Amino acid sequence: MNENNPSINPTQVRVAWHCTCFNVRRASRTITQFYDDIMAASGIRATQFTMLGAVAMMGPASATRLAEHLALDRTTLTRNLKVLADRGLVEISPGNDRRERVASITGAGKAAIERATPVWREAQDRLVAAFGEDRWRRMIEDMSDLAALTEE
Amino acid sequence: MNENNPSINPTQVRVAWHCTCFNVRRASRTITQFYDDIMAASGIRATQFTMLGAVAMMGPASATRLAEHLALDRTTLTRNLKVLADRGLVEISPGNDRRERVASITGAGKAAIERATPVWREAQDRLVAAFGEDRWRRMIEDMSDLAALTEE
DNA sequence: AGACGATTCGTTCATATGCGTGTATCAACA
DNA sequence: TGTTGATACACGCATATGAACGAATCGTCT
Repeated sequence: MNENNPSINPTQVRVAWHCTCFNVRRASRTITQFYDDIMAASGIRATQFTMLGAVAMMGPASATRLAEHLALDRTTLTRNLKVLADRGLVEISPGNDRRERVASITGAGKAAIERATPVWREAQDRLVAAFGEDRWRRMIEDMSDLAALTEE
Repeated sequence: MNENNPSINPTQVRVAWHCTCFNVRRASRTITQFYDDIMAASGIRATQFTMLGAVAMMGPASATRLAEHLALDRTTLTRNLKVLADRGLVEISPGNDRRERVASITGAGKAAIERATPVWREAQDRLVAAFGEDRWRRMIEDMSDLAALTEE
């Protein structure tokens, strides 16, 4: 293999390439890039598109509730939301429970979703077409089940 | 659904939950957490385990070569390596080509791999057992193919 | 030898991710 | 009514991720 480093055994090679965590993270990187490249013109990244959609869907919702919904750490969600709030796409306001801070979509946020949805769909369609629709559908279910399995 | 926000149509709901990028990122988060929780005692995270394995496998290798190997941005890889270098697990030294800086595994790095491998295996085995071996194997292939498909 | 395009890298900026700690608020109970 | 455990959050620390810009080096061609 590599005459500079003869001490590596084949077992280690198998470990590296069969690691579920490595595989899912690598796929996460390349797929995110794939979506972001296509969606770049809209000014909305794939991750932000997801966040906007969640806020729009769940109405005024607390950080904790949104975080649970997305299987995302609460503090991560707060900071991701702040990026969108700074751009005026979502609004953060105090809730009835004064501990809570609820997020809601703004007019600009709705407009951003409208603007980004066609390019998101283009990315999604391209990927599904290249991968095969049946296989893709199966894999989405696999990934969803795997997330549910490893959550908590 | 949500009487506070009647304007969301069902299409947006489908968009949010069928997005490949969202699904793979969510799985990436929960699976990384699953591995990290089990591997915590070893002091090596799943991502770092992967990096160490790659350096050990590929011998003294340049940042660019390692990055291509892992489908990782070059600058990201450099910084991830630095964390390991600061802990003495890998060594960064100038290559023959004076533009290059090559990384190689150290004795402490090998020891860390030895120490972390059993707990990594425990995480991997638990996940495979819970998900089903045949289904798991199929999904690893799917994720690998999908990464290849979306790379570049 | 000198010029020039290509390669390899470092640095800075911005986002994404989770943990630990501390604070404010709430709800329920003595 | 005061105490107390639980809940919701902000902030700081550390890692993970990629883009843009620029510097150093290499190989080649004149």
